[in-house]
Amino acid sequence: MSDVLDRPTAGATSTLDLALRIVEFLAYQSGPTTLAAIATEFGASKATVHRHLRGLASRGFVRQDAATGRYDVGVKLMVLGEACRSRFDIVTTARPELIQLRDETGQAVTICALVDGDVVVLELTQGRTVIEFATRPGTKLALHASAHGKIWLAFGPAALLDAVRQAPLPAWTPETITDPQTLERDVAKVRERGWSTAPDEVISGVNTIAAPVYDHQGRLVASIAIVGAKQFIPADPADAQVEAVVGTARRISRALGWRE
Amino acid sequence: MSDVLDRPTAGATSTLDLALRIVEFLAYQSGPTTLAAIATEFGASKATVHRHLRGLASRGFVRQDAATGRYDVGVKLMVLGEACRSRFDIVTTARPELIQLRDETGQAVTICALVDGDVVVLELTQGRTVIEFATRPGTKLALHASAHGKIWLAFGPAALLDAVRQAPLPAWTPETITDPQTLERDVAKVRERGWSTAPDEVISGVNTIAAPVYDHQGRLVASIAIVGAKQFIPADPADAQVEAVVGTARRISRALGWRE
DNA sequence: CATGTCGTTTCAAATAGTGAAACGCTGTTT
DNA sequence: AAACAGCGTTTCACTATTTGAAACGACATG
Repeated sequence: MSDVLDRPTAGATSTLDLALRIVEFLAYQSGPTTLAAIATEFGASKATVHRHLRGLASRGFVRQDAATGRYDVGVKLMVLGEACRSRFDIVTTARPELIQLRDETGQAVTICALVDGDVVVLELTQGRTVIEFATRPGTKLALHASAHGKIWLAFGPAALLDAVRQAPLPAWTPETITDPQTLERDVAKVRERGWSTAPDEVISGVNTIAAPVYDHQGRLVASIAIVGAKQFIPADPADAQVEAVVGTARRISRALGWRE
Repeated sequence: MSDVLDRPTAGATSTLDLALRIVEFLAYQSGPTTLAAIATEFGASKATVHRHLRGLASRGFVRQDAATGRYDVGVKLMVLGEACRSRFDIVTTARPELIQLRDETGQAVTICALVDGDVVVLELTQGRTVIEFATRPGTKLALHASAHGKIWLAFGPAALLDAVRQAPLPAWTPETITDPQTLERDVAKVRERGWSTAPDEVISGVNTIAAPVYDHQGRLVASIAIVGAKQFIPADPADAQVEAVVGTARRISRALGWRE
């Protein structure tokens, strides 16, 4: 899923914005990337990209592979990410509750937030069975195709649903909802019952149960979920599993100052 | 320790460079910071800082506290840091060995790298006793006052030792080496025996034993260390402890393709 | 009420950034 | 071996962006 979204942003300077998008693009590549490919991706000249890469490299955000000349993300992102990790209430406040949810259900537990228009995995607590894809921290999840995404469509800013309405809904698996009206009905159901599920929609054979986390002002600030194979989390989930997720989400919300 | 180093960097554009330094500065603050304080810190105008903050905020690298108007680091750093974590061989390759070292010695274990001129903690494996300060990932360590720093002075680029020679050596504790000639002798000793120690130099009552990690080209790419109270790691460390650290560093180096 | 400091905005002036084009290098193809 | 393609790097005339002094309204403080 490419994130090279050249969308206009209020007050952003084009020079800085391009540089930030370049470093983010590199962070999501699987290996070093040629400067020419970066230039093509962003529709910028090689000279401009080269200048940005030098600037980013001088501060450690980017590095150049000496053998191939290709560019890669630098360690500074990881370092700064660690340096500021404790600054995010959601993650530190939620962690004990998420570990308890994992212990109670045995499934992998994830917490997501809306970051720059995307629903992103902030932290993963591994379950008995290891699920890597789509749960690794940093991963962006499709709004229409994931349980987390549906929570955000149901309880998040209205602009999210508006944006999804206007875009095609790509299929990740044969079960992914791609019809806008089916998605609207599903989102309405999520809103009604307070939790979401997405059996087979991201990965075949895998299901997720997600619930919303609110802050002291009643705003959706995160979503949490258990993730596991369908044999452990059936398409029609057990009440106990749903209650475990919803209950944990409520406790985290209360810890953040939320009042029902 | 302020890192607002306005040092000239080859090929860096000043606009981008200032913005990167601002986000890094925010990452190391303990809470939201006023725009005016940021402007003062970097000697830039409030209008310029405002523009950069808006640009950084539009991509999630910075956020503004709605109640106070102050600026804080955004979750995007943490997210991207996680997204690219697996891309750093050193950390993933070293992890099993570091866990084993921790199990063998019982002490906290850290791995550091040189990032943008600083020795920075990349990862921490907690020991039996918890030591937080100066070992949290993202923390920058003084070259002259830490065991990790001395490894880099002894085995890293000569420019590091040159830079330290030209700067005053601030004292962190009464035991910190502040005399340049004493430091040179200490670094020479580190080079000779292949490991370093720094009892009481960073924190009183705490000691560290560090050793170098080389890559397939024989370059220093990281340093690893055990950290603990002096009652567990005496100023004159036990041979077994030294051998455990040095041995682990060698195994990690070999895993990275190093040949003695 | 006066004062100080904040974040935000404006816009003339200044400066930085842009990108077409060229270059040398390297790997691939013929 | 020669030709070709694509790479990263550099140049510099031109363009566009960025800069920052100044002003503003909001808010906290004395």
